Amino acid sequence: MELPEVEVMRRDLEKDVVGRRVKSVEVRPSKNAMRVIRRHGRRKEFSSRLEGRKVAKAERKGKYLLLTLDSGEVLVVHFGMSGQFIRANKRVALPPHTHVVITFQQGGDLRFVDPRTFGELFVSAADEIGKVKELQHIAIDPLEDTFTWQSFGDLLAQRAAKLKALLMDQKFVSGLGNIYSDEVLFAAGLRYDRTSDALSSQEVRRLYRAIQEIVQEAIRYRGTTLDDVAYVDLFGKPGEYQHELKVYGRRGLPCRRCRTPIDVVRISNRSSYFCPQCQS
DNA sequence: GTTTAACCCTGCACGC
DNA sequence: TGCGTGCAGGGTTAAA
Repeated sequence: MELPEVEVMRRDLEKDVVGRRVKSVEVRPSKNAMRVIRRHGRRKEFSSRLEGRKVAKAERKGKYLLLTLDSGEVLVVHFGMSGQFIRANKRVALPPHTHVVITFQQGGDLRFVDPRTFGELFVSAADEIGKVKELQHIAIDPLEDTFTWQSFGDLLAQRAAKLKALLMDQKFVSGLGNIYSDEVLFAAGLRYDRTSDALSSQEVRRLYRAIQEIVQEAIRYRGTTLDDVAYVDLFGKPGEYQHELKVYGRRGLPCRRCRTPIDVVRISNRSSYFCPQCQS
């Protein structure tokens, strides 16, 4: 799950979960459920900090979701590759790989489901949240006002790394993963292996605009749902951006702009899709 | 400083 | 049909 999917989830939670009070929390008996709450030694140490608390705020930092409680504590959520939140109720059977079930006083529940268990949930004390390492190093968010093309250009000039790796680096710019970084590079007309400090100011501008456009478009389409581990929104509904993808997953298919077959390379064990004609 | 490989998991598509 | 292999949108770490 990348920025657009996390943001869609955040908005859904803001509408449907913020304001509800937690009645009970069940961390499922499986070993993997403990893996998901790996920072807490015991199930109870996790659940008791949520029980009786009201969800006050739903925020996002990069690919992390922060649910602030009326106690001031924060439920930090990272979805990893296959994590998801699903709203349901006790009459609906728990799907496989459900690790945590949060039941609300007003009825209904919120389930954290994650087959690959790269996702994580943990509760942080109010005064500790600033010290959480993973959150501290998260770079500027493309949706923030402070993300300007000038500041972005400075950052690019300070590094000499390949664009694909840099776009995926959460310490450089937050929220982009493998799908959207490929889409951004296509929209900018830049190859994955271009070096960041060797871009013209026009190219910097194109890259900057592409990031904003792709992220905003993907949110508007409510995220990308591929058939692998399918992302769905809070209510189980898939996104629509997969129909808009220009390069990701389209190996050998004609480029939507120039008809040249889309090519793919492997960079540090991840696929990068690009159009050899449109990107240079 | 930058890049690579390996690792953490499960499930699915694919080829033999 | 069954089985092994590779691959999947996350991130970290050590080593080159």
